[in-house]
Amino acid sequence: MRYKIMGLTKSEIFTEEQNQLATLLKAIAHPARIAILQRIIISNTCICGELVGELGLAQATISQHLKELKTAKIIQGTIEGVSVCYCINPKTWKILEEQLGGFLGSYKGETVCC
Amino acid sequence: MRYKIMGLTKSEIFTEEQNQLATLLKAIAHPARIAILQRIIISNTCICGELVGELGLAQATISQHLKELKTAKIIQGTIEGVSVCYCINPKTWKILEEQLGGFLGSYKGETVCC
DNA sequence: TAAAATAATCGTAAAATAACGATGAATTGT
DNA sequence: ACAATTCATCGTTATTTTACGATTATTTTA
Repeated sequence: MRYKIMGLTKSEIFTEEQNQLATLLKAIAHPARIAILQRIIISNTCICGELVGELGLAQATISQHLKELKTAKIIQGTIEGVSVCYCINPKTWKILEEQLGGFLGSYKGETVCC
Repeated sequence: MRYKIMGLTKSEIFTEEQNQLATLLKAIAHPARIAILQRIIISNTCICGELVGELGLAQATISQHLKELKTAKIIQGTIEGVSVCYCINPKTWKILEEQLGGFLGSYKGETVCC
């Protein structure tokens, strides 16, 4: 029996830029991941264990959030002995700033209708 | 029998700003909704039916995306006869620009680690 | 008043997301 | 070598998201 494709984003009908921006935003669009990124930016270094103490989430959950940010290339990490150091991926951050800046800036607030 | 709360974002452990920004980003973080917003910005007016022809999605799907954008107060709409006119909500757009600008701008790209 | 047009809503299905306990792998210290 | 530490991964569960057909509500137009 053939099934319909439901619950699946039809990314093939959108532009590369639309898909890329959506993917990046999706990766950031969670309070825990925003908190994690803020923490990384402030300390300019970050160990998973510290976050477990600071945020009120289980270690497995935080590790999962970090993985998502890493998959989206928003952060990058290297192993430092027994712990792992994560930091912002400058390239992706720049792409995000540019893409988002262009998108948000395209609205000039003329408010002709409504 | 008592169930554990799973698959539910624990928004109570985050700040108001973190939750607000996450909610706004989530509403935008879909290629269809990005496309819809771009279309609204360009024409500075927008009728659902036109989008149905332009994007390759069903009318019900687009109506649902529009509803999400409206719920997040990113767009606002008024009934114009038989069709509906949606446009950007300037206030929310401004909040988004400010919050996001502050967030993205807080990273200066020093890259000490990794 | 009836037909057409248009968008919202309902119901449903499939997939993704968020969370956590348990377990596993790797490294450091003893 | 063995224990402790630390993070990743697995398995599971509940909820949310994405999509669409069908139906409904409303408003024009004929």
